[in-house]
Formats: sequence, C-alpha cells, structure tokens
Amino acid sequence: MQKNIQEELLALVSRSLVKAGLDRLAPEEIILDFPMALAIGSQTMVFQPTDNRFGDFTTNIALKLSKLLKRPPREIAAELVEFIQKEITESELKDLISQVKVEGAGFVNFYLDASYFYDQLGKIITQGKDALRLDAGKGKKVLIEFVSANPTGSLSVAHARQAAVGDCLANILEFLNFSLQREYYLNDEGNQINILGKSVQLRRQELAGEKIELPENYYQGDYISEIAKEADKQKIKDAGLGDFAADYILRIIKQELSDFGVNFDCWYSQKELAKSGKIEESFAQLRNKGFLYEQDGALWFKSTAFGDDKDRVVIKSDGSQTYLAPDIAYHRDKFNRGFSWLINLWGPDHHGYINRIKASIQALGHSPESLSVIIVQLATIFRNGTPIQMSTRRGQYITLREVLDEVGADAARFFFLMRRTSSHLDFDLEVAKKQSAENPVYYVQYAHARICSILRNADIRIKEDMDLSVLAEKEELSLIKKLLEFEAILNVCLVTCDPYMLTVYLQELSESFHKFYDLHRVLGQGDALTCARLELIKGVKIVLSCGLELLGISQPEKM
RNA sequence: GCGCCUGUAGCGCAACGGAUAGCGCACCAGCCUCCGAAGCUGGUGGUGCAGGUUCAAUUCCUGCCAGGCGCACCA
Repeated sequence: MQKNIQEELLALVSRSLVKAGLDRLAPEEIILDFPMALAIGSQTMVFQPTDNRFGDFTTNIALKLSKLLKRPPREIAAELVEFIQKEITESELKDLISQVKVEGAGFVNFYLDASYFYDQLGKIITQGKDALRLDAGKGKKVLIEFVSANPTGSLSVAHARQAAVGDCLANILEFLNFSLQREYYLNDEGNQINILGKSVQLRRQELAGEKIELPENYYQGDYISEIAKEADKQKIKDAGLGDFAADYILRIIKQELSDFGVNFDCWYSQKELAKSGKIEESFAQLRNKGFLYEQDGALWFKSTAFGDDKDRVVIKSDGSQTYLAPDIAYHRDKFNRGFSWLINLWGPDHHGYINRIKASIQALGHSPESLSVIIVQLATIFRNGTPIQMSTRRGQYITLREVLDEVGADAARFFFLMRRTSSHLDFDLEVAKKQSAENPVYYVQYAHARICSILRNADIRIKEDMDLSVLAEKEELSLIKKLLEFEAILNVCLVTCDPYMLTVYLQELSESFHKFYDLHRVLGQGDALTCARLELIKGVKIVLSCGLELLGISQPEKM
C-alpha cells in the first residue's frame, strides 16, 4: 500500500520535472520516464526519510540536479515544488497529501494527510493478514534447498542456523505468493556413508570384546556405539551397516528438525538419483555441448567456460565420481521438475563451490540468475560470554538438540535469525534463556501478550461507525506508520533473500507499542477513544502475530 | 598467495548514498493505589587507518591494518 503511493509520487515528481523544464539537462539515465526514474544508479529518488519529521516521503532530485544545472539545490527545489503542487491538485493524490515543503539542503518533503493512515489501519483491521500480502511471486515455482547435512551424526548449530533461515525465508516467500517447495538433499551413499559403516563395524567388534583402533577420519561419537548395539540386536550384516546407520541417524535428524518447527516437502535421495540414470543423462548433454573432456585418465567439466578458476573433475582416474557429478545432475533435475528459481543455502565452506555449480547450470542452458546461493555464516555458541570450542571430527560439537533442550525453539529460531545471514553470529545460551529485556524474543512476545491482556479486559463493544481519526497523539500516529512499514520490510527480505530484517522490524514495532502503552491508556477513556485504541492495538496484534508466524515463533496470549 | 565474511560506545548489534549515526546490556538517576514493570523516561559514551568518487560516505571504489572462514581427482 505504501509502495503504491510511493510509485505515484515518483510518477508525479517525474511529470513535474518535465513541466518545469528541468528534465532536459539531466543525463540519459535520469530522464524521468517512470520506470527509469525509480532509481538513479542504485538509489531510489522518492523514499521514506529515516526521521518522519522530514515528511512521510521525500525526494532528493533537486540535490541530484544541482551540479548539472549549475544552480543551488534549494533554488531548483523551490521552482520544482510549484509544479509539484499544481500536479497534485490535478491528481488523485489531492486528498492524501497535506503539505509539500522544501527543507534542509534542498529536499522536497511530502506530508501525507492523517486520513490516509487511518484508512490503511482500517484495512488491516477488517482484512487481517490478507491486507498485508503482496503478490510479488505471482505463483512462480521456487525450490529452496537447505540443511542437506550428511546423515552421519546429529545436526550441529551450523545446520540449525541454516534450518532457521531457510524455513523462515520459505515462509516469507510463500506469504508473498511464490509457489514453493522445501527440499533436503540426502547424501545417502558414497564415501562418508562407507566410513560411517566401517565406524559402526569397528565399534561392534569392540563390543564383542575385540581390541580396536579407530582411524582418525572415522566417526568417533558415542552414538556410533549405540548404533552398533542396535545393529547387533537386529543382526545386520557388516555390508549393510552403512545404510543401517544412515537410516538410523536420518530418523534422529528428522525428529530434531521437526522439533525445531522445520518440515521438508521432499527428501531427495542421492542413491535414487544415481540409480535413475540422470547423472549419465547430464553427462551426455554436457558432452554434446562440448563441455566435457578427458585428461590424465580423468573426465573434466569445462567450468572455466563460465568464469570458474579452473576446470573440475567429475570422474576420477580410478573411475569413481566426484561429488560434483551427482550435484550437476541434481540441479539439472530441479529445473526439469519445473522450478524456475532455485535457492540453495550452503555453509561458508561451500562458497568456492558456487562458481562451478553455476557454470554447470549455464552449460545446461539456464541463466546464472535462476540459482541464488545463500551462504549462511557460522554461529559461535557462547556460554556466559565464553565461546565453546568445537570439533566435528571428534564428535564434540553443540547440537541442535542441545540448543533446543536448553533454550527452546522460539528463542533459538529468533537468535539464529537476528543477524544478517552473511554475518557471523554470536549465540549466548545463557542470554537466550533469560526471560528479560536482554532477550529480544520476549520483548516482542511480551508486546503481543500485553495486547491480548488488554483485549481480554475490554468490556465494550466496538461500534460500526467508530472513527479512527480520534487517534491523534504522536505515539498513536507513529505506531500506525510503523504498522504500514510491514509490507516494505517483507519486500526487503525478498530482495536480499534474508529474513533477518523482519526480526529488526518486529523489535521496532514492539518498541513503538510499548511506548504508546506507557503514555496512553486504552481502557476507560470514553467510548469513542477507547474503541479507536482497541482497534489500533488489534492492528498491532495482527501485524505482530503475522511477523512472528513467518519467523516460525509462537504468539503467546499469556506468558 | 587467492577468495568470501566482518571491523560503529566497555560488550553485542542498527542505520535503501541523505538531514542531529540509533538500540540493547553494563553504569547513574527516575516511573506501578491506574489496561501485564518481561515495560517506560532521562544521563554517560562511538564510525580501524589512508586516499578516491559525490552537493552529501558508516554505506560505494582502491590500498593498508586486524579478526573469522574457505581454497582437493573429500563429501
């Protein structure tokens, strides 16, 4: 809703520039033809100022034109503003805009009429969450693949962060009307599974009383012995131990994810992929296009044709495949299943992998933009300010399970999401457990619970003809304006492929509500005002609850 | 050596290239006979260094310094 008015203002400013004769001297890229005028370089021309003392929208075009026209920006702005005012009186924005002023260094600031905000609030209250939806996706088919950890042990906190980010991003995209599928690529055969099987075999021999020596690259954790016991009970043969252990661990992983609130639509098996012949099909296709060649007894993919540093081996000189081989086939298959946008969440150790996989999809005829790879940086777990050292190999690492047991799914999800995905994250278990202001999860949930409490205590009936315009206090208006930012925030999440901005927004919205609450009573203010304030906090509840739901966090009515 | 991420207040973090750089913790001083004090108000305190682009740089570019991670015919 805000976006529309922003676009209308942009068009209006563009028309005014033309009429003022100020457009001709501008360079090609800022000729103010509407779609082009959206941005100069990467900058938006009409935007919301950070401080609403400078209006609800502002344009910096006079500053931009200053040099080209060799005139002071305020002078240009003053000239322009006359044309803008004339345009406004002739447009549909007439009743929405109360003032247009030149301020500061030469900004032209637009002040919206309060009736606009009351109307928008009214829409949220009557339509609920539907008023917050934007049809950004238009049903586009998206496949988001994340976690995809090898089934060789419990999920670590690195996987946990990926799970939180991936699931939340998926929620947001679904809300924005993308047709989306969540997928987990299951590495259920190959080297790691063989090693897993051998690790279990050795532990079984140990249980039988033999003396064993566990090689360094074998899985060491206690859970291996547990699996060995179980395998013994079920009389599994040595050759089947790898698959048995992988199945056993996969069940644990599924349970961990489900307890974390993350559910996948599809578990894509590498074993099945290998059996299907799709790897050979993708080789054939690459070979036809001239992107495969043999050298030193190995088969190479010519990834340098698409900007990779060096070509990559797909079949080793010993005849076995590298990991890249099934992965090329896997991504080809994603497109073949009808998805037009692929999102992959990978750990930072995979970032060197982006170029070669993008090369492969290009070699197979897809645009590199149709794959978005999001690198999810690691999280360091702290306890009382001290980092906990981890070693995956020795099976000494903090697991998702431990974090869940200790701080719960709500706090864990929020903490994993509250920093930019591309940034390292410090996660202090003790802070996440605290039920205090230090803990932002409770700050947001508390705002929700507080609203519910007021609504429970309210004993008056909302009248049909109630009038929101009695909400004229500063805190009331800024709370309404905050509510209306929600859509723009979801749009930011979409563009950045990062849900973290939503956590920041919900904290700001909660702050705005707590400030309002502290200064103004809702109940017992006379029918007109109390009704309007009840409607206002209902609006806040709708947005808070929608935001928390997208994060995958509960919305408690009492706490 | 190459690549990715990060340097903002004592600590953890915000700020589409915009107007007086915000918030939490900690520290100091206040606010509940009144809808939930898990809250609110005030105070102290800051952009790693050097250039460049711009009317405007925490933001973009280059170099340097510091920290984290990754660089296989492993997966």
